[in-house]
Amino acid sequence: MNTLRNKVQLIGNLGNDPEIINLESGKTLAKFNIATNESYTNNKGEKITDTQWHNIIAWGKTAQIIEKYVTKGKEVAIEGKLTSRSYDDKDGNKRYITEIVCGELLMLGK
Amino acid sequence: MNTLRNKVQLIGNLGNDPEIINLESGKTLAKFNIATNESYTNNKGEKITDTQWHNIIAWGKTAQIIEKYVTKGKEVAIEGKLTSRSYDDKDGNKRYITEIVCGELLMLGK
Amino acid sequence: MNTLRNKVQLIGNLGNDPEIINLESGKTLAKFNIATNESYTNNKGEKITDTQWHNIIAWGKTAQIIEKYVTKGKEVAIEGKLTSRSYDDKDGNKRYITEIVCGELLMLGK
Amino acid sequence: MNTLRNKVQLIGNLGNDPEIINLESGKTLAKFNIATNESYTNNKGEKITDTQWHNIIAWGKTAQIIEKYVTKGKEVAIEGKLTSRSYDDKDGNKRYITEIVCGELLMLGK
DNA sequence: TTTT
DNA sequence: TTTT
Repeated sequence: MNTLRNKVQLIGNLGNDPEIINLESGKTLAKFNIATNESYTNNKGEKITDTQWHNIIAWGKTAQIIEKYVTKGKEVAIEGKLTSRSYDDKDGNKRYITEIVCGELLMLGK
Repeated sequence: MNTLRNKVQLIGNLGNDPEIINLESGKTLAKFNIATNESYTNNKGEKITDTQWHNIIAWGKTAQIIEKYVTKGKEVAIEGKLTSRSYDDKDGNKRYITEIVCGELLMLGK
Repeated sequence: MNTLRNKVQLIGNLGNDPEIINLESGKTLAKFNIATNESYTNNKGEKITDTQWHNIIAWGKTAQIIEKYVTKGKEVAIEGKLTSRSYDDKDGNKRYITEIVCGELLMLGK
Repeated sequence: MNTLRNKVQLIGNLGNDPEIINLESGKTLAKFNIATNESYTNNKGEKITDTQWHNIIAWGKTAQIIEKYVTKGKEVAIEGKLTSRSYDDKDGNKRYITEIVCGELLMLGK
């Protein structure tokens, strides 16, 4: 995966166990989300924690590594590409979703 | 801006002139979007171009540099953080938007 | 520190306790090294571990955080700039050294 | 090339035409260097330009793209790994060299 | 809505 | 040795 033009790097913890989907085509897809936490002190001297949640998907070999080793709560570093797509929900409304297609994953913290 | 846990890097072209908003607080906000283009040959031998559009916002000093130097069509490299937030649209529906808060920007290609 | 043109990112373990130098100017300097380990299987089916050692220096606030929290063996993520400089050794020979000037550091693995 | 633990990203200009070496093994090797320029105003109000030179090598497919398209003076973005190795010079002295093994390259600025 |  |  060439990510020189479009690269996302996250270090955070999984919010759920990965969902593994074996497609009819024989491909494996993994889906999970990651929280990135940032702490800072605002201008009133209060300590603020800002948590961002990110939707991650992975294909093929990366998905298989995720299936084997990655579980809820684990700290990981991931790298991938930022993608957006639209779909129609069950009421026929157009919905947009942003996902990170993960090309590399690293387990942290032993 | 500390981006070790949450970092986005994009190299692409602006799709519009930046919108500059001078807030009552005295802060400056810049908004624009960037296309990242990826070309590849699919398994039928067809050449495919996949274009992703990204919403960018920048604050303060970065916004002022953007106001001065950055215009529609320019190629730039940016670095920032991936953020999502929700808002209520005019029909009262909850909407979600993903934006990149840009902390660094580099003009490319003269 | 603007690193859009010159950026190094390492995730690895410290090989030594940081050396802290308080300069006459009042500035603090921290020096240490980091090992990055990569494992792979070569074309003879042998498992190879390649370890690279990197010289890291940090200034000011980053150096003070290092002094407080970072010790030998810890796993860290760092970001900085790649720099090279020459100096004359005690025999009068010109020597070259490559260092990473660390601008951000993150403790990993709890 | 997995670069999550050891990643260098540079945006700069080539100082020379790439040297292309076709090894007996059939592999292609490309060697060149890149300047990264940083301008800033020091605390005496003087404008300083700091130029860092980086040794780049690339193998295989990346080397072939470099051979075809990349020449002295061009602006490129590259990503790779930071490596150091030693060798004995013609006087029998141990010398150290730091190189970036380039895994991805992008031509910038048309 | 950009660019090559 | 590049470039702006």
